[in-house]
Amino acid sequence: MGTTSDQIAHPDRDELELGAVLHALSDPVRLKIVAELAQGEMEHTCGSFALPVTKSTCTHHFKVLREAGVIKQRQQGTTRLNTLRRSDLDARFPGLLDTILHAARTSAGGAEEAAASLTAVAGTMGTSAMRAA
Amino acid sequence: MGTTSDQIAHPDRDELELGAVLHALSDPVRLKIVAELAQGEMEHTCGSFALPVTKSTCTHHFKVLREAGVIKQRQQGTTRLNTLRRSDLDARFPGLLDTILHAARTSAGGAEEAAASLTAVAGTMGTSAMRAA
DNA sequence: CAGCTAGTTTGATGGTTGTCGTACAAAGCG
DNA sequence: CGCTTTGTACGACAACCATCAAACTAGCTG
Repeated sequence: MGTTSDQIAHPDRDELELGAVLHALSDPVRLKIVAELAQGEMEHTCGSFALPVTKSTCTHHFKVLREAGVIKQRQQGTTRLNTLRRSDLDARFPGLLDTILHAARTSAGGAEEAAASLTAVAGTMGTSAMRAA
Repeated sequence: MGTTSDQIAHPDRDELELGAVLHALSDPVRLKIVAELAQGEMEHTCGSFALPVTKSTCTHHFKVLREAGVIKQRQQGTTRLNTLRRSDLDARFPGLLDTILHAARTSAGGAEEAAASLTAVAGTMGTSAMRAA
């Protein structure tokens, strides 16, 4: 492992698999990560997410997302900066990310959100207004 | 159990969970089932699919799809008729099914389908966009 | 340098999943 | 009535997965 040029392994755009992406997004923790990553184009560190899991689990989830091609990870110092691979995803699976993100936004949380879901569907588009303060 | 009045259990429309749907669709066998089910609105028997698994596995996959709310199963004689719950899915997760189906169509099979993918993308877009009206 | 911070690696664990084979049940056909 | 067809139920099993704790690495900082 002496190679200092150790770039973290990311799948190529043509290598993206639908099954892997769907599986990556089927976990609530990972879906939350992606949802948070989707609002704003900036880079997020792993620690900037309020996830209900330990660091090791966090590492695992980010790895799954990265290997599925959903996110890109870039090392900077001790921190790892994560970005959504939106353009690659959109190029390969047009509309998939937005649709899932939208569905997650309108149906996340519990099961009694029917009313809120409806309003959200009708009113919210693209820009995220929900931010836990 | 043996109760003959056993209506097969299906989740209600408001009960559909995004994670469960994504997970159900993340398996290649199940994705193929759904894709085959999606072309034409008719009912398919379980045996009408050319699946590379045994009957028991088939039963399992159909059960997963049913419990995720993706398909509806109706008993008729010894056969079980399966239909896609397209309206329920569309109502709860607008565009999700079409987008995934489209992505599956353009990237399924092998890995060398770039040309077919391009044509399909150019031609069939439009249904998966968000509906504002 | 010592300590802190951010995150990985390893190993373990309990749960889930996809797969199968065999046994079973019900409907229909000879 | 028996046999075939269509599919389920029941274990069983290997693989995988999400999770954690503990040990570790590598930058940054006082």
